[in-house]
Amino acid sequence: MIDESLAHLLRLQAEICKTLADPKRLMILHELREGEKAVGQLVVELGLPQANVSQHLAILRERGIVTARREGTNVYYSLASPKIAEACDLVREVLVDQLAQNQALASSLLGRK
Amino acid sequence: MIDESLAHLLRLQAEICKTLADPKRLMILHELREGEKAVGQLVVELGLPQANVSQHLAILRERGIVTARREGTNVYYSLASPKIAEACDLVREVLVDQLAQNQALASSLLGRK
DNA sequence: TTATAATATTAGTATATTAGAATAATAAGA
DNA sequence: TCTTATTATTCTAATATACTAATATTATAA
Repeated sequence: MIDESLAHLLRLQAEICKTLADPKRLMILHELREGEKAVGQLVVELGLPQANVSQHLAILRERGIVTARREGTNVYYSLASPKIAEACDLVREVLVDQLAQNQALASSLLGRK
Repeated sequence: MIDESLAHLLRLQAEICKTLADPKRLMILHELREGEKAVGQLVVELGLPQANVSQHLAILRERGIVTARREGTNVYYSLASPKIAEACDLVREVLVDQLAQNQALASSLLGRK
């Protein structure tokens, strides 16, 4: 049984997951793990159109995943919380485990040890 | 800079996040933390149409988030890995932190201590 | 002010995701 | 085999998302 308050929490939780559910946003977060970066820097490093990077940053900002700081004409973005990175790491672990299992399965089907 | 192999990993990682990015699927995972459950059990506990529960289970299954075991006419689902639950917990922590911050902000704007 | 650099937003289009209804498939029992 | 219980799949309509191109905003400098 799931009461309304838990359901509400799960809806918000889904929002956060949705925000993390895009390869380009994950790339941005990956870059920001090295420290705060300006939009232009991200544009160069990711090789994406500026408008597109700004759009994704806006989504990350609205959901509170990153924070923005203006300095002159530059806007520097950084991770709002180290837990974001940790969560990404854990999802990555799940992924790596899956890949390892698939690998093992493939090997056994091919008769390798 | 992000090379192609990292980009590939991030695409897969986004897939997993996408799978976790739906309130109903999170409800299902929440229920499965108590142990394996049959589809009909989930249908009753979540109060959702059976077809819809099956659809979401199919998505979770395809992405390797849950595993299925048939016993007679029943199919029992369970979490594929405990790390899934951990990842959900961490995302939930991020959420709770955000809510706490908003709360603090609101209080300070209202002049409370 | 005008010009320039950096970033953000909007509009339009294409694609993807979700839910509901109907139906199919699978397994067990009469 | 026919029926019933349980679960899965397909199709469709509604909604949401992401991308590109164009334009707007913000801040600095000439």
